[in-house]
Amino acid sequence: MKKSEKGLLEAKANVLKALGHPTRLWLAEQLAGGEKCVCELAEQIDADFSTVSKHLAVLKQAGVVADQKRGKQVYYSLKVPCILKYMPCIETVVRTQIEEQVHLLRDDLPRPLPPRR
Amino acid sequence: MKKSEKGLLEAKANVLKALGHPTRLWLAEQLAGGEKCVCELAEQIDADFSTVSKHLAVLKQAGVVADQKRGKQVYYSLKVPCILKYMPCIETVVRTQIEEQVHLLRDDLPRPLPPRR
DNA sequence: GGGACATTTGGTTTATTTACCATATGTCCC
DNA sequence: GGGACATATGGTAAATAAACCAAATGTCCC
Repeated sequence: MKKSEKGLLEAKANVLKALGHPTRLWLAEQLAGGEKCVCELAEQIDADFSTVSKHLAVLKQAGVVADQKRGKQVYYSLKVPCILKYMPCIETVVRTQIEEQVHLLRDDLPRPLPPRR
Repeated sequence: MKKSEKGLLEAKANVLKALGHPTRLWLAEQLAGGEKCVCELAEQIDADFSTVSKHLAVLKQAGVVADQKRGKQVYYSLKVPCILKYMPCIETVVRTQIEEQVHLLRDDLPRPLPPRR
């Protein structure tokens, strides 16, 4: 593999990794409806203020969100909204996975005997 | 947030996290062209055999790939190919990010003086 | 059964990530 | 300048992930 390809691969993985945390994914989804300040985001979620700030910093470093300071507040917004268009596909993955696990349960586990007549 | 929403969020983040590692993303991309055995994948990349196997296990656990044993070999394939359709968007994120950094360099760093006449 | 091969699993060490707390920075308004 | 507010940053402990090696498993063929 060429060095440039490797670099691109790492950069792409970095974006996916940034989204690969429940809190950060939630933050990104919140921003789908338009920019929000840190305060709005932090108060909706059960986490320390500084934790939210750090998660936003991770998203920013990955290029997923942009920040803009206005007055006392900092507003974050999605920089490349197409990112969320992907979610239905991710949900398909999740759904498929869950269905398979259900099948596993159904097929492999001993079930109670049917009632005797 | 409801418990079910939280669970879905975690599952989605888990899928993204699985793809958020250069080696695993590379593996997924390799499988875009159809199933491959572990040996084919491992020999192309500079990593221990067992490392590749473990990365594939992560992808499998997340529901991204499926495995099928045939003879001595295990073949992996993409379970939900739409996942890779997302890459152009991710690349946009990366490209945008790099461009901004270039601008930063251009605007903020001292440049050599123009040649004197 | 035994040997060769493909893959997985277990164990260990090291690096990275996370959450929380305390403290710093920057902005507004008096 | 000083106080109140919004956010970021630094430090630290605990949890998680990564790579590598060695050993186990499963399959084929003799």
